[in-house]
Amino acid sequence: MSAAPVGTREISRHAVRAELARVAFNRFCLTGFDQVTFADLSEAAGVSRSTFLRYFGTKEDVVLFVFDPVGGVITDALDAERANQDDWSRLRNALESAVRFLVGDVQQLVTILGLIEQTPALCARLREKQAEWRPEIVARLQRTTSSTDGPSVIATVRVAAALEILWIVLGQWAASDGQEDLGELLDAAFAAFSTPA
Amino acid sequence: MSAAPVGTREISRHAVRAELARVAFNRFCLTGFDQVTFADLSEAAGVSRSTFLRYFGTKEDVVLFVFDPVGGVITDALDAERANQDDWSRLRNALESAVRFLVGDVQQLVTILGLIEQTPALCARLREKQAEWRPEIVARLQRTTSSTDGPSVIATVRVAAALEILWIVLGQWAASDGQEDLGELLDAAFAAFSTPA
DNA sequence: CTCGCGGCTGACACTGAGTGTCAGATTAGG
DNA sequence: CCTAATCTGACACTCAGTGTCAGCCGCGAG
Repeated sequence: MSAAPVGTREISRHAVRAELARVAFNRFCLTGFDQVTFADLSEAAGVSRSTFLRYFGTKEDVVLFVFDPVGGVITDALDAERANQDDWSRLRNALESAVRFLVGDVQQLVTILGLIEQTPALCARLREKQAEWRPEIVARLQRTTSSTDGPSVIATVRVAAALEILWIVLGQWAASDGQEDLGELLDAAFAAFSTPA
Repeated sequence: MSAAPVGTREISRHAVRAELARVAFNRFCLTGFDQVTFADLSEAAGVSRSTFLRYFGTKEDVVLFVFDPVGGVITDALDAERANQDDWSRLRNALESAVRFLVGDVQQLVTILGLIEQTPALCARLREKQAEWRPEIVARLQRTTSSTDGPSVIATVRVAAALEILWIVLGQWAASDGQEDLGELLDAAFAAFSTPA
């Protein structure tokens, strides 16, 4: 899932990254994403602008890098499942793995989702990440069901729909301050494909 | 659908905009979207950088403004339909209206889609537009079916899925140089929700 | 015809994101 | 302890996007 962080250097880098993100996140919530500049962030974190930019290529990544492992979580979950289920069940369970991974600190996630929702640039970048995950997820979904002749439109559509559900459900959940049960929300969302109406 | 262009000023502005976009589009296809600057575009079009920027707020809009009416087309189509159909049929037909609107010049659309596909910034911005359309589409879909207590998760998921289908189908169609039949492609995509597997 | 008025244009200045370079400090590892 | 790789801050640069300002052009009123 994550690359082996066996080097001293890697550990240090990872820790610094986390600290910079923590400081920056407070600023974003306080002032608003667009109003904060890299100069502000680097000053607040006590490093130079150059250094800050070296840890995060873009301002969006300062917030969204926490979602990077989600693609891997989903593909791994798809592989680990019993293959004798239908596509929708497998996708639903894979998404449940994803939300379980994300819900470490409930309050933290709610805040991040709120910040994302009210910042178009963050929404856009998040959707971009999602689009990067899609081909691999489609491949894993198909590997066990049908066969090997390129991604089928059916599978692509199902994966795209499932990923849409992920954000819709997370948005709904964040709107309730993390009160609602994510499993039930997933079920309610997937009902869109089984209810006749 | 489109605002009344009754002023001579509006007509002029619209025409200039189209011409600027035409010139710019050639540059993008020739050199690549990211490699072309506003300075290049304005020089090629024979206007100042300031003027060019006044016609298009962002570089992405130079390419994507042609998609602006699509949201309206979809909502209008949804309204115009007989309401005694199921959600999927209504969405499928609305999407067919959208693609009929887009397929004016086949070669033009194929080229644009190719440019978008290989330019992450354009993909991102297009998805942003799509997200703007969604709430209104959800409202129109629900107005006739169920009732009035806020957007249901079911409807939201279905609309999101349908919009995903739009781009998946257009991508597929562009990959075949506009040979495949868009109606059949839509049917094949929507089959993802009716096929049991 | 001409005068003024509103909008369009180009020139310019400015902020901020993101890239690249370079010299010096730091640290890993032999 | 020594060396080589890496990290850091400082700086310069390009380009997107915003805002301002003065001049121009067309258009209607007098």
